[in-house]
Amino acid sequence: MAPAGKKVLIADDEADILEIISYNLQLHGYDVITAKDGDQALIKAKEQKPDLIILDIMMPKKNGIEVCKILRGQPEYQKTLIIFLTALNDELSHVKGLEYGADDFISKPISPKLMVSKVQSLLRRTHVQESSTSIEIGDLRIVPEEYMVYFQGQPVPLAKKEFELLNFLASKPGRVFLRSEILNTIWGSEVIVGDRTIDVHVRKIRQKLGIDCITTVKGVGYKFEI
Amino acid sequence: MAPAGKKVLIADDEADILEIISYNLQLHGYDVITAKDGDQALIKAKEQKPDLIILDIMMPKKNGIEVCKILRGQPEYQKTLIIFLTALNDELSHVKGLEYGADDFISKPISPKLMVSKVQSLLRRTHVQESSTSIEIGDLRIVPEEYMVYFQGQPVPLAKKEFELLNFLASKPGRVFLRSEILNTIWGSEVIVGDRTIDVHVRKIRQKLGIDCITTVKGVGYKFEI
DNA sequence: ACCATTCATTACCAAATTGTTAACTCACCC
DNA sequence: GGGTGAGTTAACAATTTGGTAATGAATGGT
Repeated sequence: MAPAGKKVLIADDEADILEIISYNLQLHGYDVITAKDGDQALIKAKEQKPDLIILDIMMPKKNGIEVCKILRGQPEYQKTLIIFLTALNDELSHVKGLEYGADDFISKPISPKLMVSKVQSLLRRTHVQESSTSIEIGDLRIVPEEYMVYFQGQPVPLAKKEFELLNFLASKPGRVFLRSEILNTIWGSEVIVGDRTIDVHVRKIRQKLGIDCITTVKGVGYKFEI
Repeated sequence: MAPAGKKVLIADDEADILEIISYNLQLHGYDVITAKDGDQALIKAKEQKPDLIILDIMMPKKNGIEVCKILRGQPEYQKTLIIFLTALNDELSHVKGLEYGADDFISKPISPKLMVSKVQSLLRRTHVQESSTSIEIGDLRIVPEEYMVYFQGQPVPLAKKEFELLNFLASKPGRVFLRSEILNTIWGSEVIVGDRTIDVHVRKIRQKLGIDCITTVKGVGYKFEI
């Protein structure tokens, strides 16, 4: 369930709240990390780089708003989603939270259902498809919106990774992409895959397209070329 | 950004809330009208015919639910989108709101981000429906006014969700819709449904239509294709 | 010509993703 | 109440995919 492996960090000093939230989020397939005070929250955020952070306003060491303020000050956390846990009718926290870019609020006492649905809808929103433009070179047409490639008008079904790889290489025809660039872009920096993986995917693309539009540059990488 | 010139009416007795919401919506290109009680909301709604109305439940003169009830009683407001502002966990208001056809709820304290995104997604949704006045592709005819699909002239009865899903996918044939896009559009952001739900509905559509006009794009989503 | 690298190719396996069926819940209607 | 159908969920089957290992071919330097 849910876009697999999304990490959620929860910071609260009350153990039972931590447990309730963890349990419910894990039930829905999220990767949950917990912290019991502000300092720990900051450390774990740095370590794990969660996609979403739930911060209790009232915490020892550093309160939720301070944590949020510190995180938002760093560029890598600009896009991280942050939800505050507030006491009911705590207008002041509400206002301060907004200043530092909270994405949502949840009031205690917590309804697990509401909680999960807020987490889900926030994480889902980031997934809206960017309007990417289609590429057309020679007989080849790459349409990201359709996840489809046409060669001489005929559709050629490619698998997800194959399509992403071709689309990436074709985004700058003629330019050589290093193997490391390809790995970082298509596979992401966290995933570790063997060296032959790119080769195999390149081969599959060549095979399915029937033409050799991907040129090997030995010792360097690959480039797209008609 | 937003579909130009969409009018939003906001009714709330708290001046600062009115201001926060107005400001954020105007920032996103919406035309904002405000009202500070129920009676004023009704008057301004009649004058300006907004596309979307945000109603606080607790207001002087007439409360949000009464306003909604009156509006929904008049044919010209059947399609107007209505969002309620509720106190958190106010289940009763939720239930009553639903009875009178609320399109969404927002709990106080308000997160401007969430607010804007809900307004956007609601207005976007109707935009899709408006533009899809009867789609005709190959042997297939999709008529939203009748909630009915015809295959080779023969009517094929689809359930509500099935129809909405098919209509949504067919609104842009060939384009792949992410599972998250589908969930946001057909199910809305507040609902929690499992991962297999979309699949099952797709299956039912395929089964009832007898043709495979919905193509699976593994790891991405679904697309409509003859 | 020989060797060391690097890449191509193939076949295969494990994991991820989706298809399918049946059962369950919840309104609604008679 | 009992029956019906829509919507959802759960469990399992089927399929696709991504990744790897093994082997062979090409390349480039000496």
